[in-house]
Amino acid sequence: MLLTIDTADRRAIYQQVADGIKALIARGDLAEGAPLPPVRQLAADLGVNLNTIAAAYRELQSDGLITVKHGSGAVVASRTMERSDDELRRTLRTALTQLVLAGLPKGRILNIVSDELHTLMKGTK
Amino acid sequence: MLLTIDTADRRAIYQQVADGIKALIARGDLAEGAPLPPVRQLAADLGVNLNTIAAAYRELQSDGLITVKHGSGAVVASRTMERSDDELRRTLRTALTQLVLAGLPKGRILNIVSDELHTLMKGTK
Amino acid sequence: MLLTIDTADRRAIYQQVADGIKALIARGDLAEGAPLPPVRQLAADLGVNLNTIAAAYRELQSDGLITVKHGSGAVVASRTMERSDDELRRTLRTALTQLVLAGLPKGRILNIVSDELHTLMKGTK
Amino acid sequence: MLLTIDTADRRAIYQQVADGIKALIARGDLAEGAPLPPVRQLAADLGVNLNTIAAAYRELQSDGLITVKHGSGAVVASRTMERSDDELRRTLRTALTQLVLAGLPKGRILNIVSDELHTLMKGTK
DNA sequence: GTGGTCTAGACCACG
DNA sequence: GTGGTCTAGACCACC
Repeated sequence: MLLTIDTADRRAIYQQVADGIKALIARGDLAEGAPLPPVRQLAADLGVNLNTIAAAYRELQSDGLITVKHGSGAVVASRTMERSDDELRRTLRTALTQLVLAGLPKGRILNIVSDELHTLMKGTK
Repeated sequence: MLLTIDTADRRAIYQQVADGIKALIARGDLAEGAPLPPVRQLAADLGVNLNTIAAAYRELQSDGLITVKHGSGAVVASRTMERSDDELRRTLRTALTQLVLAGLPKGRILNIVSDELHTLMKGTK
Repeated sequence: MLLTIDTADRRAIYQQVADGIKALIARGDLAEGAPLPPVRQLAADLGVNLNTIAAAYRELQSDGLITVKHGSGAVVASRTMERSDDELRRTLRTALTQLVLAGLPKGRILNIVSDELHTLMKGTK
Repeated sequence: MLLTIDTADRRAIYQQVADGIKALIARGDLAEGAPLPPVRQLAADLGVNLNTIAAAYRELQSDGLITVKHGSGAVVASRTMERSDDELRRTLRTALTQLVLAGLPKGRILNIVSDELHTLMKGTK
């Protein structure tokens, strides 16, 4: 699944998992209709509790990205997620502020953005 | 101070304050050596708990961006913050994933990045 | 059979099937003594797992609405189901709460109730 | 809080709690801005686990009925909840089917509906 | 086999 | 003092 959790990361574990899967969906590594790994299996693979993964799947479900069926499992439902323009701008601004304060020059930041965007959108068209 | 808190924002209040001040520092609106408002005053202005502002200042201090002296208040100590490349990339990727999943086309995303970056770096050179 | 399953429905599939058949019985579309489709056939028609239909029939049986004989299939046994007044009220209240919170005015709710009731009781006399 | 949980009820405990609070909100017993009891207190009052109540609050939050603030608590945010017409009709039909199959005559059902609706909407205008 | 619910209890984050 | 997260482990519901 190409997912890792990092204890140094300030985000909650379930959030890292949810964000990681969102990236996989954006990239198309998880296409619409693709099954997600069973909660228990992913929990075992990542060495975390079952409920932690369940929380991640719950977030993905409430974002409309996956559908979870009781006896079957979870599958990717959509590659689109609702977010207001305001929130998107705010999110981006907060992230960019980190890079600017880290001292990266504008050109370098644009390079990284371009690079990440390329990876994230490789499956978009 | 041009700081606002938004109850619709998913971030914690102290985080909104800290992030807001970071943006002000990045933009140069708060230059090196500039004094930050007293905790009590900012708390009153924003209508939040005093401890909330204290938590924000604590984060800024641990990031090395401000120094807090008892009695004389807080001042901007630096416009640079340590962050590993990994962490920066991760932060940016997580933010960009939101925009991509929201369905924004690449060109639009680059426009927003460029726009935000312009605002954030206006005081850099 | 006029039964459909809807993946957007929050209810479990077996529950949708059981509820759907209950509505057919209430309406008289399935009269007392009428045979239900064989489990295998209904499963095939709806494109769901055989056990799912079996679970639905099991609920109908435990409600006393059908009898299942090995070899001869299931038939409608009764058009009456035991339910305590408390439970009925609770069920109705929970449903009505949804409509009220959805912002429907009283008149509109009464119209829908009347409409649905008319359909459900058309075979009652 | 006028909330009770019933082990005979087929709904999950957290669902009973969520539904109960929804009814209180619809009735206006919990007005907009009113604080909900702390998770731990309600858990103790009802004799269930803290996480069970947290799950109920999470549902109310995702329905947009309450907002939960980290160090403060939960307050009623709105008395309106989004639901599609289809879903509302389906919900009502399923509930009414129970009453019809329980053998209640039309007049009696309308009486109960009217009664419940009166209670639920007492705080609407 | 799948996910869902619930418990008990610990620890952290927020205001 | 508030809610959030995480764990370990049990049992249930669904397909």
